This record gives sequence, structure tokens and C-alpha cells, in this order.
Amino acid sequence: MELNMFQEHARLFKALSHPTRLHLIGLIRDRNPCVKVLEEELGVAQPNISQHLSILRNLGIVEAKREGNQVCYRIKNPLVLKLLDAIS
Amino acid sequence: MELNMFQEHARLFKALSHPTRLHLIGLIRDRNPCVKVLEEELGVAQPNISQHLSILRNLGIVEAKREGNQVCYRIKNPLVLKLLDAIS
DNA sequence: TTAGTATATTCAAACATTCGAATATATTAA
DNA sequence: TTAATATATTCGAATGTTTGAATATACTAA
Repeated sequence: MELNMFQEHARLFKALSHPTRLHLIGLIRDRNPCVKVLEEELGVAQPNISQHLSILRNLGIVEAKREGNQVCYRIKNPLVLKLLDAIS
Repeated sequence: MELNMFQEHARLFKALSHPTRLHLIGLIRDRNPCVKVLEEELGVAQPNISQHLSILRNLGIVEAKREGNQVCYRIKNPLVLKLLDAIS
């Protein structure tokens, strides 16, 4: 197993190592929601949600699509779903 | 999905979010090695290895068994193996 | 007992993450 | 245009993680 593999996997696990991000991923998986919906569901301040979404975007875990006034999110890397299914 | 579930899963993912710990888990899975062997394989200082093993022990991911002079490690929570298989 | 080997713990400095506050940007409606 | 709504970014303080250095503990051999 390559050393860089460990780094890459560690980065992915780190992205999943915060409860808010796991909650976000769960909602995004189910409904491809826009940020407003995520904000209401989580009861977390909007800038904080955007910060967490930014982390997930930068790792290629989710992707954003603007739809008029709002931005909707969906899962980009299905590997993440495999991991979530494996853990629950 | 309960809020505490996200916390619990996040804790597990955090334990897996460091390359050294992933390397350790891989070796432990294959050979149930003692710390000396882990030290040689990883080329990382012994106290640092013990620190990472302590994190994995505290989360119930691995367990230690003293064998005379040395301490051997093995996987305790097989869920971790499911995760590692899912990611690779 | 003492010396040697194997492992664990403690501490502090360096570094990274998290979050609220403030602000910026994008789009729509008036 | 201006105002309103939705989302993103920046910054800094608080907090958490990582690591090397020093030290402690456990066992074995002499």
C-alpha cells in the first residue's frame, strides 16, 4: 500500500470527521437541497454551513449547482456513500 | 438519524483521519504485530507510535495484549475493516 | 539486585480546525 | 436603479491535534 494512499484516505476520513458535515451529507444525499433548506434542517448559522460545504466541495465530495436565486447541492463522489453505508 | 449518531460516527472517522493511524491499522490487521515491528515498518519514533495506538485503543478500534516483553495489537472493532474495505 | 529492552505517558511548542462576526457577491423583485 | 434574499468569503479568537523530548513503567536476563 502506497504511503500517498494513506494520506489521500486520511483526507477523506477527515472530511467526514465532523457531525455537521455528516448531517449535511445525509440531507444532500436524500434530497439534493439548496442551502436554505440545509440551514433550516440543521439549525446552524448560515456562514458556518457554507464553511462546511466549502470543505466538502474542495474535496470533491459534493458539488454545487446554482438554480436562480439559490444553490443546490448533490453528492459528487459516490465513494462517500459507500463509506456511510458501511458505518451504519 | 439521531444527532448523537453523527457525533459517534464523526469520532470514528476522526480516528481514521491520520495517515500514520491508517498505516498502523493496516499492519495490525495483517499480522497482529507487536509495537517493535510497527516501529520498524513505519519508520516513526516509538513514542509517536504509542500515542497513535493510544488513540486507536481509546476508541475501541484496536486492543493490546501483553506477551512477555512486548505488547501485541489486534483489531477489536471489525467495523473499521468494513470502512477500510469500502474506501479502497 | 542491576542492566537492558519494550512500551507508555506527560508536557509544551507548533500547527490545524472550528465558529461567530462582519462583509462580499449573486440573483431576483420592485 | 434600489432593496431584498440567498450564499460565500475573510478574519481572528478559542479550541483541538500532532509531535519531539524527557521520563516513567513493565518485563526479562544476568
